[in-house]
Amino acid sequence: MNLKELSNVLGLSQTTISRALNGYPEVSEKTRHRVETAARKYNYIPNRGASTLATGRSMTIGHVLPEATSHELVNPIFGDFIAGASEVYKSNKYDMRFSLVQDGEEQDIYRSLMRRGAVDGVVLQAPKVNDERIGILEDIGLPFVVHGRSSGLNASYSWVDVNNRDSFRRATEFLLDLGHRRIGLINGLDTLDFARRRHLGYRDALESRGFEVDTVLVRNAEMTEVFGYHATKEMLSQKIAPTAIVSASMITAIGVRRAIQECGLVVGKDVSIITHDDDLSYLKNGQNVPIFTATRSSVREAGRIVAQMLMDQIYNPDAPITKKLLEAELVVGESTGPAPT
Amino acid sequence: MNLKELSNVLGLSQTTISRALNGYPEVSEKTRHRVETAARKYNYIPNRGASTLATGRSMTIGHVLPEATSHELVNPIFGDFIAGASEVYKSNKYDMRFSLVQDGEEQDIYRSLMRRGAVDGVVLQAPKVNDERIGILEDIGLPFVVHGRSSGLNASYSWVDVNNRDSFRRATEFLLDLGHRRIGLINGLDTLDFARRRHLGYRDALESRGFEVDTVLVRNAEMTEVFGYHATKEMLSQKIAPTAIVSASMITAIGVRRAIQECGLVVGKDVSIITHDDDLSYLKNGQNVPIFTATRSSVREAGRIVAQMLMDQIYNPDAPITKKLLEAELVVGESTGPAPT
DNA sequence: TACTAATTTGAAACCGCTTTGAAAAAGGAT
DNA sequence: ATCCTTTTTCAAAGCGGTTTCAAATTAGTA
Repeated sequence: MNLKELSNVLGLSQTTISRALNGYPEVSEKTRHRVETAARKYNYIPNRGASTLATGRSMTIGHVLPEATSHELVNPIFGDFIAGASEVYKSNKYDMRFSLVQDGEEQDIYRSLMRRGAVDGVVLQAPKVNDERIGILEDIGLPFVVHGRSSGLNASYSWVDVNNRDSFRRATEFLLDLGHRRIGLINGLDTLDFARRRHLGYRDALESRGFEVDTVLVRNAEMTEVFGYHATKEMLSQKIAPTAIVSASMITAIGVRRAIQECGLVVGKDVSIITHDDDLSYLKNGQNVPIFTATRSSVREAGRIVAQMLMDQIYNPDAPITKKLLEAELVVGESTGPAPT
Repeated sequence: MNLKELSNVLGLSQTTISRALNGYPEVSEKTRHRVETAARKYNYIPNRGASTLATGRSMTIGHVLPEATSHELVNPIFGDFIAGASEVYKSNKYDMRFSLVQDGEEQDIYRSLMRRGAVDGVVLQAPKVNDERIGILEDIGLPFVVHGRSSGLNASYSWVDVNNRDSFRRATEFLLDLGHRRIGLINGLDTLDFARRRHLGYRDALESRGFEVDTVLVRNAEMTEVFGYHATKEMLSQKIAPTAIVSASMITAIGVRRAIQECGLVVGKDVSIITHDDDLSYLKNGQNVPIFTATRSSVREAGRIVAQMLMDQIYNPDAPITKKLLEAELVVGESTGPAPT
């Protein structure tokens, strides 16, 4: 049943029906009620393509995520992030369109995803250092917000990011204060912007105390459990093993813990762990007492903020660019303790 | 730049341009080349809503996921599942549209998501026992494939599912063969169909050996790490504690392990663990030797199969309904051993 | 060269909705 | 009852593509 058919059935014009269903005031309540009843009865559902075409608004947001920052990994924070974002979309009657993109095919994907009218705005996730996608999006001229930032670009764009540098500086200082001197960093892929910033924070802390970064104690890879495990195993097998490890995600931290335990060492006593915690719904960092000492920042909340920022940008295209830096909270759990003597 | 403007620039009709760009044969190669060059030069991108309207095909698949099987949880397997699905979509030039749905608002979401023309098909995830969404989708008359099944419906619909009952029966038998007699089951929410089937498999194994299910040893909740931890803690504090635990996901199994270790017990010696393993990209079950003995089935592969099945159904609407039951593989790791005496 | 067949191109209808500008109906005041 | 407002309703023109059917061009043949 389409609009024309419904208008025949009701003996009303398409105009009136359209207005009645979209809440316009110039329709009498009696008519509106009659139309709504009939629409339900005949199961009339307006065609989306048609209204998009007519209004110019698609009521859709595009999300673009590199499928594989290197090859086959899906980001585990992804689910919670879009759950947060979609709360906001839903209350604005927006839907979301979603693309996994492989390295190198950005151009094509953006062209096809952004076929005019497909989306009203885009969220960019997992930005790399010097991320070329930002330039592409600016050229296309579509509203967009980045979850994270991209170092090395002088472009001005909207973003929401955690203060990664500062939180990793604080995390590292926390360990230094506990007397740790050899501190490992198990980080994400160093092409990713957040990993770069975290490394800087780690370095800041060490250097401000007069220590140097030992590159043997810094590892970059996709943040899997297995990576955390192997990196830790290797570090612990060195002549002078680290007494503490800073980890970039709960998932890797779990691998770190497994490696430590497998060496017969005790977490928080022989080796301390401090990790970033995205506060994932299925992987809470304990309940009352955190399992891991952590820098915590809810990625779900970040999703909400990004989405709201994008909605604002769509409703008010002339408003100035906004940026938001979230501070992570340092929560002390049971995975850290004084450096062993 | 739209089609009309481009046609003016080129001095060709819209018809010819449309044909040239969509690969129709009745256009000379010379013209096609001229059109393609100009399209690139003027950055012409066809409007999606318009082509959807004209062709009747949206080239979009809808994914609907209960945001909260109870309240706030995002499924951790979600990312890998859609990564698999989107591989298939991409090669078919399909996009995906995505909705998180809260309990009770199915009707509305489906009505709005499925506004005629919004999607050509739908994937239903995380079906419940007696899931009403299947009936709704059948009424709407849109192609759909279910990832999982829904017990209690006599409807015939396309689905792809793991043989949950059988794999949990085998897992439980494996433990029984090792001499375990008190075996706990830490399962997903019992409203979810897969959890129901897994419970049946667990029961099958026990009863076929003449044992009864002790309801104290069966827990259902959202599959978080914290749930695995608490459930295990509670079970281990009983007078006759279980010597083995069957877990429904890697994430809960990690919580189970944490609880066991915290009690000063050794996994695979004092208490065995066997878990289902969805083979998530960021949470591989070890590398060469599995960490956990597990029933393994790749959810990413399931995503591919579901998507392909849906594509087939869209291309060939009259083909008979297809169903596919995947068998999980039982991999033996280091988390199981003979029952302690 | 003339005529027919095959290849290219184009005009116009259509997809289903929104929205403008005009007309009809209803309500109020005198 | 008449005239002027205000409220409701409608016809028609887009929105930007695709596709049908006819026209124009080119190639092929006698």
